[in-house]
Amino acid sequence: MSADETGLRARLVAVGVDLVLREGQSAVSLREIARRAGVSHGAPRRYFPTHVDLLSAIAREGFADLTAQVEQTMREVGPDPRTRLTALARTYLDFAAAHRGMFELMFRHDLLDSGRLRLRETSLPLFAVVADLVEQARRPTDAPAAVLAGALWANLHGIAQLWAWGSLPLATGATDDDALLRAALEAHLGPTPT
Amino acid sequence: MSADETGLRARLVAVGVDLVLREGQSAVSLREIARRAGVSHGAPRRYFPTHVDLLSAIAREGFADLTAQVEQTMREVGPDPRTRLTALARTYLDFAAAHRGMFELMFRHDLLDSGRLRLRETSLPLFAVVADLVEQARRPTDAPAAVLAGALWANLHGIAQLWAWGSLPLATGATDDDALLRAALEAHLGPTPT
DNA sequence: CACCGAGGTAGACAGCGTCTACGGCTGCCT
DNA sequence: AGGCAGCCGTAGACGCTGTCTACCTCGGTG
Repeated sequence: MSADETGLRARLVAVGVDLVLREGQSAVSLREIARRAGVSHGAPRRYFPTHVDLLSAIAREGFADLTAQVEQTMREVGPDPRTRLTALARTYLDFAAAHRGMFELMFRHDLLDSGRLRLRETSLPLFAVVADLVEQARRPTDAPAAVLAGALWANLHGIAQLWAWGSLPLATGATDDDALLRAALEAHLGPTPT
Repeated sequence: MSADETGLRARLVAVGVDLVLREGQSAVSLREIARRAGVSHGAPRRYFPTHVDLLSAIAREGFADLTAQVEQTMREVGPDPRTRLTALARTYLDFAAAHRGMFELMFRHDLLDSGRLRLRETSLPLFAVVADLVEQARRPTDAPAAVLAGALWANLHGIAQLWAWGSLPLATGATDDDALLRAALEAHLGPTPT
């Protein structure tokens, strides 16, 4: 009757997502998920032949969540590309901070099946949004849009990463990532208009 | 007689470094290192009570190597801060590419004892060098030096990270990270003087 | 000479991912 | 209605891991 009466496959992923959000990537073992799902340790194997397969499914859920949040943000914010990029960046950083375990998992390519699975296809649209906005916000003297977008994306990701594990405040003395984010945006897109 | 006749402690670290360089972070188990060092699986425990302790010692070696390479570069390059920063960045990216497994380990804070050990103290001087150079290269209108340096560092790290696992070429179509690096430097430090 | 402690050995334990043989249930076909 | 096949989950085994503990074996000192 309840929602988790649906197939074991979905239940396993749901339990895994919950687990990674709550306790971090290292807690997400096949056996632990099986335990919390109330099935035997061998049960997941029918749907996820290897650990990697299950982790990938969980990470995909994370990408879907992130994408959804970005889309939500894009719906709420005005048409100016610069403003939209700022809002997108904020959303990205907020996601990393709020779902640290999931964020970590999402970019642990050694744990994920980034090859044959549709994982990269799940993160690419997100980059496409950035690239598109960058294209619009780009100044004539800037690097090509693809390069500029890549650099900005890398900057964003680096901030999220370093921030997540507390390296940055220690080095910069900053108490929040906002200054860094603004600096990055201004660096790549030029000074804020006004 | 040979160098590895010295204490087991040093030999274990050396074997670990070799192993992580050769086979990546996931291959570095206590037992495997012990095996390759020709001792029983319990032997490392005398010097490294836990796995984390050994991994931290290995990562510290990695930081020392990176620092040494950066210092070497700093010795070879001219006095212009902008040029020095560019060279430093190149060295950083080259290190990440050439020692991927080690680079990965160095920033796996979940595997490392980033707290009580001297690990962070090992990476901080490096940031200090960046901060110093940024201070010199900084334009008046730029963000405060600490923030600017943090943003640039994050950008550099993000490029290294994304590049290392092949996310960037796929998204940007770039065939090397040079364009990205140049874009990042120009973004944070202004257009190249001629 | 006896001793003692540093340093390495070896066995045990629980946990992990993976593999395989097995059981029960469902639904279809004759 | 009877029998059979296939899906789905169980349960035990294997080899691996990190950690703990009891032991043994030296070399140097009292």
